[in-house]
Amino acid sequence: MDKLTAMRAFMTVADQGSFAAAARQLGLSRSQLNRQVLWLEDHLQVTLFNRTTRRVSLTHTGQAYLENIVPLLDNLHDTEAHLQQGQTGLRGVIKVNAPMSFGLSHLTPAVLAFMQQYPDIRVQLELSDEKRDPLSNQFDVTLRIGKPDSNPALIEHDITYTSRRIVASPDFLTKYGEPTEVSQLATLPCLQYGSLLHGNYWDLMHQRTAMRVKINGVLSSNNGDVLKQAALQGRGLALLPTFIVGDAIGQGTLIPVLEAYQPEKLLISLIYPPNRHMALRLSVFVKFMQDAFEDNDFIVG
Amino acid sequence: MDKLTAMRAFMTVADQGSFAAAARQLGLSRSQLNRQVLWLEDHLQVTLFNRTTRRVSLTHTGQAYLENIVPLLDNLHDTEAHLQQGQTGLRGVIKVNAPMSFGLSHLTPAVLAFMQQYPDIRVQLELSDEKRDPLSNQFDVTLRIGKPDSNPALIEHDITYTSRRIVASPDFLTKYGEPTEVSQLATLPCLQYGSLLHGNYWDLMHQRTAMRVKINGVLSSNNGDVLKQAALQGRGLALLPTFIVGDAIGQGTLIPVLEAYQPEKLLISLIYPPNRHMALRLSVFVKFMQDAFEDNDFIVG
DNA sequence: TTTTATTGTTGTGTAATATGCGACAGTGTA
DNA sequence: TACACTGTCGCATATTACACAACAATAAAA
Repeated sequence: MDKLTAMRAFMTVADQGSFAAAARQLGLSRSQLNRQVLWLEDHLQVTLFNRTTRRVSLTHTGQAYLENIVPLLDNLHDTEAHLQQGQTGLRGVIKVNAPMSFGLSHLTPAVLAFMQQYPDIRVQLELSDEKRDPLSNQFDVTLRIGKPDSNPALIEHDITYTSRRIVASPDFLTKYGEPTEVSQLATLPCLQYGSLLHGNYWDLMHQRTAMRVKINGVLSSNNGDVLKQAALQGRGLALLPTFIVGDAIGQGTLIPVLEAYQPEKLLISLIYPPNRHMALRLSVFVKFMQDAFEDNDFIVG
Repeated sequence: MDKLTAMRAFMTVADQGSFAAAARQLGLSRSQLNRQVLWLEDHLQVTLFNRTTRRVSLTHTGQAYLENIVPLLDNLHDTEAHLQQGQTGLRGVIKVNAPMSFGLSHLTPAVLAFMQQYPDIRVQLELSDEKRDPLSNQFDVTLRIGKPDSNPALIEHDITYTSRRIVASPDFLTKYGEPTEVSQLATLPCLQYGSLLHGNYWDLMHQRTAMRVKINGVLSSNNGDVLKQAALQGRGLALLPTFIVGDAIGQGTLIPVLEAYQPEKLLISLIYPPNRHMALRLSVFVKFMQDAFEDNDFIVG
């Protein structure tokens, strides 16, 4: 027996002062209503109503019970309503996880625009370069750059891509001359993403075929902005995604070279748990981000 | 589906962090537990858990829901526990209805003694001479003097009786002489209970046969104490129950006369609705009152 | 006073559903 | 790689919720 149903039955009977009237109001038979209240009384080991065949009135105990549960059920109803509003309405919280560089430079302005359009949706943006488990950390969406380790338990939604370029400062090119062959990378100073331990090479594409090119790595970092600053100071050639160096390329402070040898584009995607009931604010967020990054390769100017 | 069951299922899964562990704790199968949580999610149109086949973690929404319903269910549990304690324990409220005279003179001291013995039981004593409906006014017990209109919907518990006497003050008897025959009542001034309109006679018993005797009613009242005061002042003969004039008889300020002609004794009884689950404090109260009034006819001294 | 309609309650048959079992694919561990 | 264990789903069955009808009690109407 559903206790909440029984409690609702009890409340309407108390309100109407009659089983028959309550049954009509609730749209079920008198017998069932009677049984529900009887079950409740048996369950509580308490008599809730004084019954005549003609009139029912609350017991002293019943009165106390009623006064206790009415605000309780109201609270429950409010909670659920609030929950559903957060689900179907454009309000609530979205917890986002994204890498540091991309988050600061590109995601933040997009999020600010999003918040302007949907003022009742709050965004909780956590930037970190460590890969976190999107499930156990209760993130609603996680932004990943490059193919993630495909997890079948997660939905992956590609929103845009970033290409990567080999760039150098004008000073550098004046000093060393613009390289024309990839073999020159083995001697020219190169700024490398990741650890030096993981190999001294770049994976490039030339005429749709992949190739691994030896480089002369002089500085490595797991942060692209570090390499960008080094490249701006003319310290070497850097292979960086356009979302980091796009603005510098647009302003001419960094010059792309060896454009026939570009590495694979990196997909930028949002991943999130497959929710049977997806909150509206989430799909709106995903759609908004897809539109915001629509097919510009972060090359500004 | 019982929503409360589903909520409890949800809570244990959230607590244990696993469906299987929660199933073991609740003592039912994983499938059913899964279905209950699924039903709850469908009902709320919300995803509560992020599931891997190996690990479950609360959704952002699920966390909010959990935080909302935990205190709610606690409150419900407390309410029911409190209710049951009031049912099985010696605490709570007893609402009593009794006639004015008897209530003031005899019930009140008994109730005070009762409260001393059961300090956690509160008594709400309403005195009134209008006959009230014991059901619709939420009285737990009603004290009635004389055979009530037997109502099959009510339980009647006789606790004692009161006999009635014809009394007069010594002054009166000195002035008019002590009557020896009931026929004298037709001329001597009589103080009558009830309305004069309802007949100018008393119903008496003589050698186990009922007889109706004509009287000379000079004052009538629906309050016995009024008649008692009049009798004390020597205004006439009064037919009054011993619970009103018992003390005066004991002190000798009122003298019973015509003792061979006594009216029927009046039963004093407690009536209350037939509760399928009778509160312990109620049966204790009834028992206490029965002991308190045990077989003394209110004649003091 | 009798009549009548309505009440709360109880038995009965049926439709709905709650539960356990077994199987499956996925997943962390040895 | 093997293995134990997880969450989920289909299936059979036991349980239960529900409406209908019948009953005695009762308040209002005639």
